[in-house]
Amino acid sequence: MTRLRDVAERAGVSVSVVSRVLSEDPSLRVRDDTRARVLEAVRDLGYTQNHAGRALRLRWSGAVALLVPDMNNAIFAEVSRGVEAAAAEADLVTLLGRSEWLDPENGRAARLCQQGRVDGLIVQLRDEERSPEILDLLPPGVPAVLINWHQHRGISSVAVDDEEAGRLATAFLLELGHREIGLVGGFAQTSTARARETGYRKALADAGVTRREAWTTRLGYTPEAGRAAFARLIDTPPLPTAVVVSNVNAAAGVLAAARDAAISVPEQLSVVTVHDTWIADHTNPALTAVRVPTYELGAESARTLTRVMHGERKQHVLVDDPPPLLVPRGTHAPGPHA
Amino acid sequence: MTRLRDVAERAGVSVSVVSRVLSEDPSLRVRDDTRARVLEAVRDLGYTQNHAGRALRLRWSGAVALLVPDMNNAIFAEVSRGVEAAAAEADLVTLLGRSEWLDPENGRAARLCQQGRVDGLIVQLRDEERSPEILDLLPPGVPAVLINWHQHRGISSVAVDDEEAGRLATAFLLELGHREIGLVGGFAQTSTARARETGYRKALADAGVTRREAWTTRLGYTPEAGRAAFARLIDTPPLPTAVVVSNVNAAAGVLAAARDAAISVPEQLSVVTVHDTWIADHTNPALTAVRVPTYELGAESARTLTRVMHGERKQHVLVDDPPPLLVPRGTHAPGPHA
DNA sequence: CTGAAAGCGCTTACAG
DNA sequence: CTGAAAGCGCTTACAG
Repeated sequence: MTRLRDVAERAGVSVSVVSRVLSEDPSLRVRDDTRARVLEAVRDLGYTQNHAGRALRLRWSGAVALLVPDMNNAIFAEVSRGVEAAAAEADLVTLLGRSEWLDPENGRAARLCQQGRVDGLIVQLRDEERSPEILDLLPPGVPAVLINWHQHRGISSVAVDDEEAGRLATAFLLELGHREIGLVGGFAQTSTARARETGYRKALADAGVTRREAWTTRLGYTPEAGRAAFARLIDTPPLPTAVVVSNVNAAAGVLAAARDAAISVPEQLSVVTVHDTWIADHTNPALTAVRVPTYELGAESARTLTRVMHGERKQHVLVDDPPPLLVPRGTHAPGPHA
Repeated sequence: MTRLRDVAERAGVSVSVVSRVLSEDPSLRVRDDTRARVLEAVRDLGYTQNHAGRALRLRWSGAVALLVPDMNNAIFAEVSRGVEAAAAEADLVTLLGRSEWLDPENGRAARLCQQGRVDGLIVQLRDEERSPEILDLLPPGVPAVLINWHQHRGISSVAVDDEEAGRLATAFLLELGHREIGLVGGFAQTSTARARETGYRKALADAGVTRREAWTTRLGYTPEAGRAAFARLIDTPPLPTAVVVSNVNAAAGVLAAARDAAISVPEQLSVVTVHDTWIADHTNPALTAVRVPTYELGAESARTLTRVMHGERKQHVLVDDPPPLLVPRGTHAPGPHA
């Protein structure tokens, strides 16, 4: 490996000059031919800065960690693409980690920060997590941003417009002539589940339609949760004519359970889901979905984190560009009041 | 942040002792009470080693980069879980990157290595990649392992038993009474596509069934490729009674195209795919699939990389535990020769 | 059994 | 316009 010193020797200058030329220090005055000699030596030797030396001196790692419950989930995979791209834009490298690293019994997240391996954290909590309080266990002063969470006091957060997504899905079904509309929701303690449910309720209220509590379930965002939610609906007749599902993975479960129960979608039950991952286009029938800007959510979370790392105070960002968009496919049909 | 020096002062010893106690240097003799004092000081101060200092001194970063074409693909997501877990086991942190970083125009992968930010690379090439030659552009001596590739000369590789997966899928259809069996394959230049096709051909040959070239397509591993492959099949009648699909994402495309063409699966066409990601369980009908150990592939690639980093010479690993397993679901039916 | 010292590669006041 | 020197936090021969 070639060091700064090797470059300096070849160019016949001191290491200070080389370092300053390379960092493009604006306060630096050098003769043009000196600078040229330095650059030439850098090129000839194929010099690259050693990261550890730089990090040690600058007390900064140039890395952030992205903590997700499960990369094997199209939503988080999409978020991670956005994080990675925006982080790279800011010359930050992204470390891949799991939400469980935050657990005190695990401690990996705290260690990573204390060791100075990462300068900040982007966190997606597991849905079954009690609450964002888990972040209070990190060493104080660690820059962190929570994604898919709205407005938690101590910490920055970035989320999409989940309320609007819930509202849009519901309004679409109302316009189609449905009035008996259920909600297959996420866990009540998660911020996104509450927001999507609020949107659903508001849309019903705006249309003067009364909500039936038995048609609302809050079992989570997995295919299994979707199956369980469907089972519960079918156990407490009458069945609604349509459901809003808060998550596309759960929606896939609803579809599978409906098929098993010989309830045909969309003839007997319309389904509109939040989140338009590619799975939505590959169920049968293909899912009518509300697309939310997942990639942008990831990108914005990385940008927010860099701001926090640069000392800006905590902030709550709502990513609403592009806004939630209804993508009609095959799981909706006109309702009885059309 | 507390430094080694702070611990040393509090314990009333020199930094050397603290460092050696912490690294559990076996050649070290210390009095038990000295060691106890050191450990107590570490605990009291909440000391953690600074990573940059350590990395600079040891000339080692403790990180590996995983380069994949697209995290938004259940197969790579599963692989990444395995990589991350096995890397963590070896006290290595995993950096998330994209295969395009290898491109000379991009250069990020080379830079990461030269900077000493990562000690090695785990690479999944894009399918449209010309060949593994792209790795020759890395700085010489960079430890790297190619995943989902069999036996490339210059570089270590780890793969699953793709030939057996192809054979198993085909044999299953033959036993069901099919003899007109097509192959929806991957690009011919990829190692996995060739291996799966070899397995398919051998199974046919073993059963004394003649292969029809028009029933073999090699368009890739995406849903779009699956759709295109199906279109081609239907354009050149007769249709086979069954197809082996080399990839689950392509299989989802085949199913969607069959639906659009009103060809019913499995009544008119049986489909068996390689790769059992969760999507296989959520198409309609659910896909009969050959499960290959994707997570283990990731884990083994991290282990192989650590071996290479420790100086072992290049190796080609076949991950065959657990072996490919046929998971029967809803896309197969008895064939005309049953 | 323990400590003083060199050095990993870098940046940045400071001096000239 | 350029250089000598200190120091970021660590490990490890070497000395005693």
